[in-house]
Amino acid sequence: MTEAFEALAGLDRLVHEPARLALLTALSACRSADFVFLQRLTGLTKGNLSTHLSKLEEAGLVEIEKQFIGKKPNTLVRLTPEGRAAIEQHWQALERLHRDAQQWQGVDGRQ
Amino acid sequence: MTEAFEALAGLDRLVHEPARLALLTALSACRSADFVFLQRLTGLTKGNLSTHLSKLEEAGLVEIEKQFIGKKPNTLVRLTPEGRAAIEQHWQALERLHRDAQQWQGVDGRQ
DNA sequence: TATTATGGTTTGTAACACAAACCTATCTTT
DNA sequence: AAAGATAGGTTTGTGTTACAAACCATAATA
Repeated sequence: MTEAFEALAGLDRLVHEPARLALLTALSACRSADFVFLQRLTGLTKGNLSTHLSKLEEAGLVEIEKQFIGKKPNTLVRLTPEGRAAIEQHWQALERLHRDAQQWQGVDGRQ
Repeated sequence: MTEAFEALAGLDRLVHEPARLALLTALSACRSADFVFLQRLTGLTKGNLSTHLSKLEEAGLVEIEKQFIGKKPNTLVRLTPEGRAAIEQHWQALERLHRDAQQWQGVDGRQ
């Protein structure tokens, strides 16, 4: 019953941080997405989107591919298999915590 | 469709932080809980539990009542109405994001 | 009377999230 | 052709903060 709470208290901040949770969740439903699309989706500034993506790339959770489309630079982002596993597990941990707590109604926690 | 993502990117860090999310979620299912109980539940150190609780108290999300039981000090923690609202809304925002993303399978986000 | 345990709080520091500044290339206007 | 403006990003500066470790007070125990 309580393992879910310990697990949560130790959640991976890299994934849990709001902006990155939004990014990874969006990417988990897309084949791929580009920089501008992600910026509009999340409302992040370019600067912060850039650093969040770099961090996810360093951690091996996303792949970033830079190309030109016509004369414009274009940054394409895709989840890696590890990234997909990480975001799925994260949501499972969150759901488990929430579900476990529900079943608890009225407990009095003293000791 | 995308509002949930913008909302998520702007989630309240005070509530979202893993340890505090666990604490608030636990408290939302308990009448009340004491320091030692919460420490065992979350696996946090005393020091960090103490500072997280202080932060939640300052923000008005929990009430803290210090008393003695026999000869031992005892710190009792309870969610305030605002705290209850905050954690419920937070879970709703998370669930909404997750649900919205699911419906999206296969979209190709470029532009 | 040390020493250990219990129940906490305070402090020092390294990480980090954001805003703002910057960069490079291409259109557009004058 | 020079000067903005726009697009698509990256780098930097700084205040916040989460954690570990040190600390404190009291009460049992050896």
